[in-house]
Amino acid sequence: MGATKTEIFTAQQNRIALVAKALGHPARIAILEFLIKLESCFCGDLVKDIGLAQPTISQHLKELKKVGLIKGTIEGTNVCYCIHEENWKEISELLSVFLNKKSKGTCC
Amino acid sequence: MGATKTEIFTAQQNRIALVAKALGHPARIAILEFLIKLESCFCGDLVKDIGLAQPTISQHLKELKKVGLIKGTIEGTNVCYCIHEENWKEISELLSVFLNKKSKGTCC
DNA sequence: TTAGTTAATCGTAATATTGCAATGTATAAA
DNA sequence: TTTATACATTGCAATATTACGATTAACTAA
Repeated sequence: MGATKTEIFTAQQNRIALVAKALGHPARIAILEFLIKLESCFCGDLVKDIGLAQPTISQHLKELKKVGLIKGTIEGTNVCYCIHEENWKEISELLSVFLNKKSKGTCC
Repeated sequence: MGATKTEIFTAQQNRIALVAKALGHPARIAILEFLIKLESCFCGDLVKDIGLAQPTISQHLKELKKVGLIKGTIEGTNVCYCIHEENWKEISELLSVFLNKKSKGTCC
């Protein structure tokens, strides 16, 4: 097959997995860190900073936008990418809740 | 290509991405939630609970073990899988630090 | 208009992931 | 020993991801 069987999982499980998947590539982590530091929000600067080809960065930006972690605003010929603050907070919360679920103890 | 260019990223970025990637599948989220609730830690019970074939579950368990989120102990014919408490704490911390990095403000 | 700049999209190759049937391995029970 | 049970491994098909060259679209400046 190769396709994930999303139907058999809960909406929450699918959502967490989707977000985690978006964070599951070092280039996307690097992009987010760059945008957090706010060194620049232009795609061109990201291409220079990260060292992947422009279409590749563009693709990663698209992924991040799809799950809502960032937003992009057209500014003349440039596109300004920024962290989507509200969504980031919500996603951060979603993952934190999952990560802080306490195990009832170990059996091994 | 199709292979991630890990060389151009920092060890931290790669580590975060690897962990996130392991969390990037609903079956693996479901497995972890099951183990956290500790309804059972046997592979066979996971197969029944989740609804994927036994080899598929086994593969997901292997992934989770590889990044250190769980550990498995052989107990007779069964294998007992558990959350790896120390690693879980460390990973949780790693992601939390990343998620709580505050943006210096938005420009768009 | 023309030329230059920025970034998205298309097309494609290389590689990775997901899922499962079949099979293998190890322990336990008869 | 034989049989059953639990799980790992292998091998394979379907699909997804990663990366980039070439091209396109949209705006700006001359």
